[in-house]
Amino acid sequence: MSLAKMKRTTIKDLAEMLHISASTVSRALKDHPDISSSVKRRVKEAAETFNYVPNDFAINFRKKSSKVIGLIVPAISMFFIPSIIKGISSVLNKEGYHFFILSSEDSYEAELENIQTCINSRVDGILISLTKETKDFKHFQKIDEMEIPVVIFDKIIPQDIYDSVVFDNEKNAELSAEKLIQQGCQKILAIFGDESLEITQTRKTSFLKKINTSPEIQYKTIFCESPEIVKEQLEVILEQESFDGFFAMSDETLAGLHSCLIKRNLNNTNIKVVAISEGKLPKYLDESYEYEINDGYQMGIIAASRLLIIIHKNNDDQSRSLPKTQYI
Amino acid sequence: MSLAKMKRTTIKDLAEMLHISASTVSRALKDHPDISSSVKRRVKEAAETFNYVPNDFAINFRKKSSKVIGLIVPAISMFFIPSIIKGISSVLNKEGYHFFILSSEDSYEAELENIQTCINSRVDGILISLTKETKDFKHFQKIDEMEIPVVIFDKIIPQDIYDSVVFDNEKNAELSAEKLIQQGCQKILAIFGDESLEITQTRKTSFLKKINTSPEIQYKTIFCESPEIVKEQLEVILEQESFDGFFAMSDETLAGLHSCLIKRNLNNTNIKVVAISEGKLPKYLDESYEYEINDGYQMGIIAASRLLIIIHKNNDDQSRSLPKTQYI
DNA sequence: TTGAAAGCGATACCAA
DNA sequence: TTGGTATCGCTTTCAA
Repeated sequence: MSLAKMKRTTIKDLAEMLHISASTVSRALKDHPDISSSVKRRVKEAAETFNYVPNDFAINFRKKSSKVIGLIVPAISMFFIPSIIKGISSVLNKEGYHFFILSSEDSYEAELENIQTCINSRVDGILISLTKETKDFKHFQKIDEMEIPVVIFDKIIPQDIYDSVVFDNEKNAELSAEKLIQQGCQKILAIFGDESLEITQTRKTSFLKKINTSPEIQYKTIFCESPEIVKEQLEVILEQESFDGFFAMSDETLAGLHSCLIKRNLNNTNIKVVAISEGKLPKYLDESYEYEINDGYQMGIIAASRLLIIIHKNNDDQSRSLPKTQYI
Repeated sequence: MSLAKMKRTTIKDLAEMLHISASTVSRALKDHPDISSSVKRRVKEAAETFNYVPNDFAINFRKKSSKVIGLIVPAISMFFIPSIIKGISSVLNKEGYHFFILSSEDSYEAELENIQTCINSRVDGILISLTKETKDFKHFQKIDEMEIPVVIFDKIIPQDIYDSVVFDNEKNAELSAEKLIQQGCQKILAIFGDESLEITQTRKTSFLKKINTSPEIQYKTIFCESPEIVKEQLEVILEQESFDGFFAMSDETLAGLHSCLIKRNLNNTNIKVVAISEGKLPKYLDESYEYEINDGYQMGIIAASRLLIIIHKNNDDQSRSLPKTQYI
């Protein structure tokens, strides 16, 4: 028997010791108005003395609620994820919820498994950001059948069945383009993330639309799945061409861009770097970089709050007021 | 009633439908050798058809084990934490364990609360990295009383009661110093983290001991709790003095140092930067930075594995082979 | 090879 | 104001 399984004081133990019933102990412990104050006092003393700790398992089991949320992310990276975790924590912990983190390692298969894991663990809800391989919601079938509340955030595929929270990618990409234009950049390199992601396409479309309003500006676009690939590609490109403006659609692409600029000693020249960022990284890389903020902490807060609303909402509810897809 | 609480198929349901007993269903489901293959087939078919999902809660409740680990960290940052999480995940998920993350927000009070939360949640074990405020183990009393397996990692205070996993800070600091000496640096600025942390003191002592073997080298040391404070302090210092070598004891301090060097256009000069790092960040900042690796992923793996060993070990075990404090 | 029954810890209903 | 009892879903003896 493992150490953790050692016997702990239970309500029944307390009841026997005090020669009263378990029901009375249970009620005394939670200050039920029916119970006399003298009994309450005795019970609480005993609980204290014998290190009574309520067994959340038994409680949740009885109440058929786990107070646990499953957080499924496409990958665990230093970009974005820590902020998301902080945001989600701040909401859930306050409400007595916990959450598991499951990483899909950029694989649809793993995402499916993670969903199954959540179901097996009887989570009360799921917060999920989709992998780049995820193109449909077939694997959400089980979630539907089990009627598990779910909120999709950040990496989504457009639909209006599930509640979603996303950044206003169009706006941020447009504002970024605007900044480069205002700076008078003539030749821009725009670096995007994985081409198969919805957020990439949205940012690309919006960015280019804005750039194209200034026909005199030349630009080039590349798609890179990681900072390392950004570096690889830039090594080649910057050998042949030069640019006076750079756009990075994320912290990841910005990281790759930065190390490349450093290597070629291009920082502190008159080039302009604009990015969409979670907010922390640019300050560490180079304070002269400008960026539009995609606040991961905020998104965590909003996604988690929204999930809790769904969880606590009755079936016969007063129709939802929020749009299925929420932009922040 | 929340959606998540909808009725799910249970073993009893299956038993009634098939006109057999619950025990038989339970055994059939887990391929118990006693059960005839025909019954197994029928049971499994029915389980499939009616979307039977074993209730992990009931199972854990019965077995008195939660299969949940509590991970308590001093703070959730983009440095180190993501790697730790990945390492821990890779070990625990494989073994059917989950974990929740609790952040102590650099506060002893919060750390105490987090420990209590773990106890209430009946975790099977605790992985903890201590806050800078933590100077003793008074708040571990409950852990002791409940006999909950615990492994302390990275941020520790020296003791030999609890199992601990730490980096070989002495070695890494010494190697870093060696690198700067070998490069012929004459004037070094050494940047350390929070002065009250054991890892800071160990790294400082070891670094300086090595540096002092070359009496001709001048050096200055500073202590900074965050990248932002590094930047603040460096702004002042670099205004008055210049250095040809820098040591950063962590990714956090390195981040602050880097942005300062960039701002003052000191990169790509003949200064030398050496750090102790989790391994990812220096590549994004500046590939010319050298570093000793403190591999967070590896530490996560080792700490989690060690915890599982404790959890599964019998009370009457064959005395431990590992030292209480393990260096990696 | 299968079934009946007890029990994990807490709660809530019904009686008293 | 208190006690007795059934119950949540599953596992595990003990019997048959």
